[in-house]
Amino acid sequence: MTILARPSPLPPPLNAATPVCVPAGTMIFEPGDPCTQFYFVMEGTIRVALTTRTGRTVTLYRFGAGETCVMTTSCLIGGNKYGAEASTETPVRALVLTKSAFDEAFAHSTAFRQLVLTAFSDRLAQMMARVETIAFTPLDQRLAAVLLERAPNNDGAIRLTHDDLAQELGSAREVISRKLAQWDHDGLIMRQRGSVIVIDRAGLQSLSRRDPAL
Amino acid sequence: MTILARPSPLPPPLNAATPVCVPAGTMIFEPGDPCTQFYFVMEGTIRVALTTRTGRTVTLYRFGAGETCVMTTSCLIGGNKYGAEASTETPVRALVLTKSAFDEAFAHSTAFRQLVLTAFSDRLAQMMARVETIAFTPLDQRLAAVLLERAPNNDGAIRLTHDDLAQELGSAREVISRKLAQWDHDGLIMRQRGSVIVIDRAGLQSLSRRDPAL
DNA sequence: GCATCTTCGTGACAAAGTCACGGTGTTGGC
DNA sequence: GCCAACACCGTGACTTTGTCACGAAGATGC
Repeated sequence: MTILARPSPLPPPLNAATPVCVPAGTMIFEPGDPCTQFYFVMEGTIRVALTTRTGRTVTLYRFGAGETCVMTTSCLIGGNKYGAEASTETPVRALVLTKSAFDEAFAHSTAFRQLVLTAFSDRLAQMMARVETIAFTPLDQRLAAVLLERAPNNDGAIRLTHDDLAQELGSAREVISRKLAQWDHDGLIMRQRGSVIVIDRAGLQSLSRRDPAL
Repeated sequence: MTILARPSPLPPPLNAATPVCVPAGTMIFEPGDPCTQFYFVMEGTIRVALTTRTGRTVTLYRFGAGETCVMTTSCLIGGNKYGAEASTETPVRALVLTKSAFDEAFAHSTAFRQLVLTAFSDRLAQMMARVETIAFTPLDQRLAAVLLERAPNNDGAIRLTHDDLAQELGSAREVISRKLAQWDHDGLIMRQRGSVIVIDRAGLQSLSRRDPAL
């Protein structure tokens, strides 16, 4: 999934926003944090995830260039605290608005409101789709889909540990390890310490698309 | 979960909305339907759910008196079609706004905007919580929670089939049947054709609350 | 009173998650 | 270079959950 900056001009309030740069792997917010700022990403990606007390984690969504964080929008509008955690996956360049600047812009700029609300709307739909996927889609398909999504077209190397993949899908490391071992044996992928190499793209695609009882 | 009508006065546009009454079990919208109306429920509850091609179903959320349907709001704002299905669980009395009346009200009434957006915000948070629950919470706990939620305090009778419960939780009928058989044997509940009777509320509560490895 | 439908029980199996343990590469002192 | 600490992965044994197939009982309508 490559996200490109939208070429459309930014609505007025964002032109006046302060640009910031954040290195990769930085925690942006955690559950319980108060919400004081609004972000508009220019470059890079941020991952929003949930973690249970038992330490299990699942990715809720990620957002990148030209996108905003709905969890932030939601908290700003509702006045509540963060209920998930977010961290940068790559170096991120973003525009930042204070809460008051956000309120001001949201109340008066139609373009800004449109920007924020469509993001809100899109993400809610995506969230519902995620519920369906997690509830009903077999792990093979979800794992195959993630591998394809993350694999660059050329050499197919993905720098993610089995644990990373498990956290992406809300599964367990052992389960991922076993699937990958099987796929390695079947010639679909190759395993290396800290990374997976996609060999048979078409094979994974047929796995990921397989409609459960069409 | 008893939902009471909020006593606060309705924002202007809703005073002018047309009231409608819908019998129980009516389909409100289905996936693919265009979104042409906005609902504000005065009485009764509506359930929004997802169904796969294989026929498995899971409840996304329900809304009742004083609430609005976020999926509708999302579609109205984003201009896309419905991605889930909704039907009345009880007779419903609601106020209806056309799309244009909604747009008009949303653009000009701060109170209406606030009403819609806080609902939006609340539901998004709830949706994320749902992802976590489905991904990580064991079925016993979720089932126990549903039984408690649905059981009136006095006689504890719940008029739901095992299949209904499975669809509520996104599980399978057989699984629910087995859990209930076990709990019946343990004296927590009693089974009857088409209904479940809660016997030991405290027992179910301790099941539903049990923190996985606190 | 009989066909039909809904609801539920059950056994056998597959998929996924849990727990416990050990093995092997990597890294950073010393 | 050597060793301890750590991250990453493999694996067996087990539990939970989902799937498939079938049949038995209650309900309903004619």
